[in-house]
Amino acid sequence: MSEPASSAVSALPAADPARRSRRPSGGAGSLLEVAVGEFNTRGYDATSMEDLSRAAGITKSSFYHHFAGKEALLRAALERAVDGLFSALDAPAAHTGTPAERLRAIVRAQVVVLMAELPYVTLLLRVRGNTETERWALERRRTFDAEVTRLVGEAVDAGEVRAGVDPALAAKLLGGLINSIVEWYRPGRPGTDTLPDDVVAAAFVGIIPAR
Amino acid sequence: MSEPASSAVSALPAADPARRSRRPSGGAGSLLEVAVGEFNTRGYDATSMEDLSRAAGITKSSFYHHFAGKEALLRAALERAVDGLFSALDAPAAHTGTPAERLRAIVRAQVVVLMAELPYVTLLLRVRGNTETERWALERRRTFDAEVTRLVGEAVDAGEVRAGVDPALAAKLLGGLINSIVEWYRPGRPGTDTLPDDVVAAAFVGIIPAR
DNA sequence: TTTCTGGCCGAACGAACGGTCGGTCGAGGA
DNA sequence: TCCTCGACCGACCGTTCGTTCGGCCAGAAA
Repeated sequence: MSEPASSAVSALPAADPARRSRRPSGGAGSLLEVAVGEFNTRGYDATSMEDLSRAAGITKSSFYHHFAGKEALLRAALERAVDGLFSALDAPAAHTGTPAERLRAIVRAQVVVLMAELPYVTLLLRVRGNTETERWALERRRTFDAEVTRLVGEAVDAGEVRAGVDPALAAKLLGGLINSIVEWYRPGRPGTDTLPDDVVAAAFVGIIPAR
Repeated sequence: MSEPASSAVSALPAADPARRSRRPSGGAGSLLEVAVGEFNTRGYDATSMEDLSRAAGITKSSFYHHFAGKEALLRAALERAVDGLFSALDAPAAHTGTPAERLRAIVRAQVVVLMAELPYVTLLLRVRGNTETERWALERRRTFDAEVTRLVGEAVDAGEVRAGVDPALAAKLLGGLINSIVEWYRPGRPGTDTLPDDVVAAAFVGIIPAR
């Protein structure tokens, strides 16, 4: 029973072919989904394990059968968000064309990931660094942001951008613009399909461009 | 566990014989400042009253001499932030000129307030709505955002803005751009004095405007 | 059938929480 | 000198926290 606590819990929601476990809870993946939802509405620290188990329809102790603890839950969620974020950098379009074209592609991809993985990215953007897990997530975010900053610098150096743009400032404002979407975007609302391109336009020609 | 007061242990007075001279904590205002700082680094829920009193240099019970409780502390901080925010709407420049000019003035003023009241605004932007106090703050923010949305709509109707701009979306992105400043801005760093105008430019001509 | 096992549960643990209480202390006014 | 009063403190309260433990139960394996 005593698991080595060194390694975090289950890495991924493993593919589960035609398995028939007719049990109430839908497995670790579904529990994670429920937990992240609660974390996002109440905040991580304000959410108790009892809140989580109530939302999942099982008892507190049952929750510990699937996850080593509250922080393991957070870790699993943050890993998913970080993986999604970095996948925006790995896309082919992020490596072809001029710096400005690549930047456009990355901005767009980041918005798409944010929309697809909304709850997980939301959680990631709210970590404060209280635990080792949170500090790890913060450090991954910094790495991502540094990459974007580097690309903005390339676009400036290539003369593709209006003079006087500070790459560090532009990257921060760009990140802020994109990340703020989690505060109001909800799937299925009108305007969802055009949002990525709208954000790209806002970043490159302005949120409120003059006529 | 009742210990007789006449116990011969008497390790009590030896600790602070000469210390007992005028130990000011700086008053309620200074305590609020300290508390908001702790709230922002750790998060409100993750900050205990003992954390606060340790940071302030007094005991937990002394803290209750100045504030009714943890939530009263939060309330005082949020009121200061909300007052600052709305002062950006009350400035004379927010009521003169075309809609786009007024919008420019408000954006700029909002950035100035955010920089001046950084810790308080930071706290306001992280409120989740767990208590009545937090819900009040959320509602004030919504009122403010609605006002900005209305003004963007006016600018669009006046034909001052490129066609195809959705006022609701623009207002949300605008707010996101401005509010994200609290994530990285720290007073006294280079670029501080040009930041308000840089943000205005980013909103109206783009964060990464083409050459 | 019996055994094993994964999912689940009720009860309880020690620790930490926000908050209360009955005071002590020192400066200032009468 | 005595008294008041605001700032401060140590000890403690009841509650809730994350976590643990022993055991129940149904289906798969033997």
